[in-house]
Amino acid sequence: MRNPDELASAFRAVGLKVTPQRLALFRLLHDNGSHPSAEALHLAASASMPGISLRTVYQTLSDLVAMGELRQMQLCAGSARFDPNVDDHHHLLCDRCQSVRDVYVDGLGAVTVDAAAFGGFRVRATDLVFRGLCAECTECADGAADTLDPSIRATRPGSPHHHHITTTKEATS
Amino acid sequence: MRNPDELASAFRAVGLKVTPQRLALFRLLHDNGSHPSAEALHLAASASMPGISLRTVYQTLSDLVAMGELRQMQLCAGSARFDPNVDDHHHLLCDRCQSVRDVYVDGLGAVTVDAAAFGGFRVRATDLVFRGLCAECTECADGAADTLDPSIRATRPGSPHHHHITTTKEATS
DNA sequence: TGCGAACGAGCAACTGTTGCGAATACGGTC
DNA sequence: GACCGTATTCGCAACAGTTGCTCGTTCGCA
Repeated sequence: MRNPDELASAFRAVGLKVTPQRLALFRLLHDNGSHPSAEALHLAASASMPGISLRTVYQTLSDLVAMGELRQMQLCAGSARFDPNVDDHHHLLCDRCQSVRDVYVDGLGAVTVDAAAFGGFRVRATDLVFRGLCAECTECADGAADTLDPSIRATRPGSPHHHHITTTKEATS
Repeated sequence: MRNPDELASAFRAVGLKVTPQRLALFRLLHDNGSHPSAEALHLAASASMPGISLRTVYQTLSDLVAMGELRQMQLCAGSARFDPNVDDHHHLLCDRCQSVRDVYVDGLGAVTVDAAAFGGFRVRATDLVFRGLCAECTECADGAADTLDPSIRATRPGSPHHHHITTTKEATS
């Protein structure tokens, strides 16, 4: 998403007002790669903006999403996560600590075309989520990978092939 | 997932009991391609099992998921959806009516990965969701495809059309 | 500086899900 | 077929995340 100043202008341009609360959130979100929940943002915002209401956080996030400056996603049960990176990218989700990382995946194009062929379904967006254990959790769990309850089981990882994948972020959010 | 009889045996084998409520749910889930929510299943179950508790539905679904007979997923805000098809497959999600269809995607191997490329992230599962408009909704929306506001509100009930989702299922669930 | 519209805070309401406890039913055994 | 121990059902309360509502406040254009 754009920087706080640009967002302020954008807000005014649509008739939305720019308040200290909103500015605080703009700043917190700018270049934030942690995919925070509303609650997490509220907590963080409370530092610079004591007394800010959770309600206000939800409101502002909702505005940002509506303006296309923020991406909202429901990666798992529980709270929604927000991603200021609105580029075309995908996610790594840790089953243990719920951390999320952006990942840039090439080669989905062919897959998308194929899927579009399915019974007239018109694909608007393609979400790809890799679930597993992040590096930190892999260390901690250390050989005890099965302490992790496979409660919400998803697709088994197919045959491991490798191709163009970048975890680095070439574009600014 | 396996058929009701097999599930009954499987349940007994782990020390779980087989009750009429559970059997009703086994039957409802078997070969069910509609990716129902707990609530939807409760509603359906109430037909053959009047008075069945929503609590029991959740309990049984949870057992099935733990046993790997059922897949639970959080495709969007709102309730979890359950998929008796535990094969390796992916999903088409209609943004408008929230219907879900299974889709078998080839060529994902080209995208699936070994841990190294993810900086130590160990991939356990790969979830691919195509979001867009199903054939029925494309028809209904007809040219007015943009009546669908691409905004936030992931799960506004709106007025979902209730069409039957015929699962393209080449494999046994 | 003034005014009207937009906003923020706080709380209630709402949805989806889970915890708890008492009564009940399954199912192995006699 | 009856018995008994234990899992199960059910209803309700509790809980988390999110949204609706309302009133006093603030922004921002003039």
